[in-house]
Amino acid sequence: MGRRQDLIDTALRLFYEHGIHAIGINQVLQESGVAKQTLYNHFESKDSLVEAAVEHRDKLFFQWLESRMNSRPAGREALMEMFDAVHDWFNNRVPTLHRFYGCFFINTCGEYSDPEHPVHKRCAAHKTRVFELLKRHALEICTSETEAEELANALFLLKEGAIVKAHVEGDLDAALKAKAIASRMISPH
Amino acid sequence: MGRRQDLIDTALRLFYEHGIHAIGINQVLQESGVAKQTLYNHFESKDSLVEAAVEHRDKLFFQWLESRMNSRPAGREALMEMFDAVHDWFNNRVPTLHRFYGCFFINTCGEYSDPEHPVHKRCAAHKTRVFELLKRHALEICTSETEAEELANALFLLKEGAIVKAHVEGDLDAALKAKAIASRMISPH
DNA sequence: CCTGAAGTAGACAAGTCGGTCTATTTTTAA
DNA sequence: TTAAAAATAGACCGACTTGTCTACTTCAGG
Repeated sequence: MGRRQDLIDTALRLFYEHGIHAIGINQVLQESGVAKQTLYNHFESKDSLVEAAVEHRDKLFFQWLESRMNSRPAGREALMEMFDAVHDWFNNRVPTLHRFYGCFFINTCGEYSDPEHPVHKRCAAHKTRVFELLKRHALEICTSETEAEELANALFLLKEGAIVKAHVEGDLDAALKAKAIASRMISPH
Repeated sequence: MGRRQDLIDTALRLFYEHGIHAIGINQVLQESGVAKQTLYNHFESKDSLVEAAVEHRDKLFFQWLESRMNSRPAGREALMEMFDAVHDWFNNRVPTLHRFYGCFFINTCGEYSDPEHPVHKRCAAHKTRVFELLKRHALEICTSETEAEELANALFLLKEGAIVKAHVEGDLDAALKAKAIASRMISPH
């Protein structure tokens, strides 16, 4: 597996559960069983490890979501599948993503508020990537670019809102409620 | 004003901008010009100051939002006003709420993931309070309790989504886009 | 004027922070 | 087999963490 990846995995798990500033480098080392010097051979600072963890989470999450959506026909069905996917995530049925503690990127931006900070930028890039994924599927069922953009935006907001509601209020059905709203928006009766 | 409130104001400002675990008690003391012993006369620990800060932000934010919505006729117009209000917030036109760094309660739950932690609970209570405010207005324009609940929920998700998009991606028009979607949902054409 | 409460400055404690360094052992490849 | 590379344990650094303690000052009310 490699020590570098051990460090990233452990750091991500701890950062995600407790927040980044609450976790010290020594705790990452202890729980990963890696020596301190080894960490500083692979990363030049804690911040650099943080960046790697965010990048890893981006890959992890995006690939999971994309493959879930690709398991259904492009367009409406794939977009609906997104809500089922995050519903599984909220209810801890996706081991790859660890236990659900809200969105790691939202949480991280709460600790790195400066939009010019590299960590914040990576979080923003992740969200933009997910948005583009939605838009790609929205284009399948919309008659214009702007209409697809608007639909993707609506679904995106519903999804982000559901993540927040699930985490802050502990509403484990938030994704299903969001799906019901989205469903009405896509196929107007 | 009172030293206690000075401490809460300063702590809230710093916590909101940088996150709670990134701010030390000494920085709060220095920027508020209060002596350390005075802090520990009013609060038994940092955590207790954190709770007070969250509680203060709850009052500050809720009273502001409620008064903005009350400035318009109950029901549809008040609900639309909510989006204009948060739009002003995103664009730093509400000095009371400080510069916009996302939602303090969402950010704070990112640092206190345990739903049983008193700080997390207070954040959840805030969100629930806002939801009830929306529901009260939704009842004005809905024909049933469940319909109102669903409308309030949809508007709530859109609002939370907009907060996230505005903060993480720096989309300063997120509130207006959410409003447009909400508008279509309230008065179906 | 005096007393008591409230606030101040700052030393101090015990521990943690990110990070460097050394010395040793393990692993890998030629 | 041997030499280089990688990883190890752990001491060490200065700065910072929350929180306590002491001694001094400010201020308000009777």
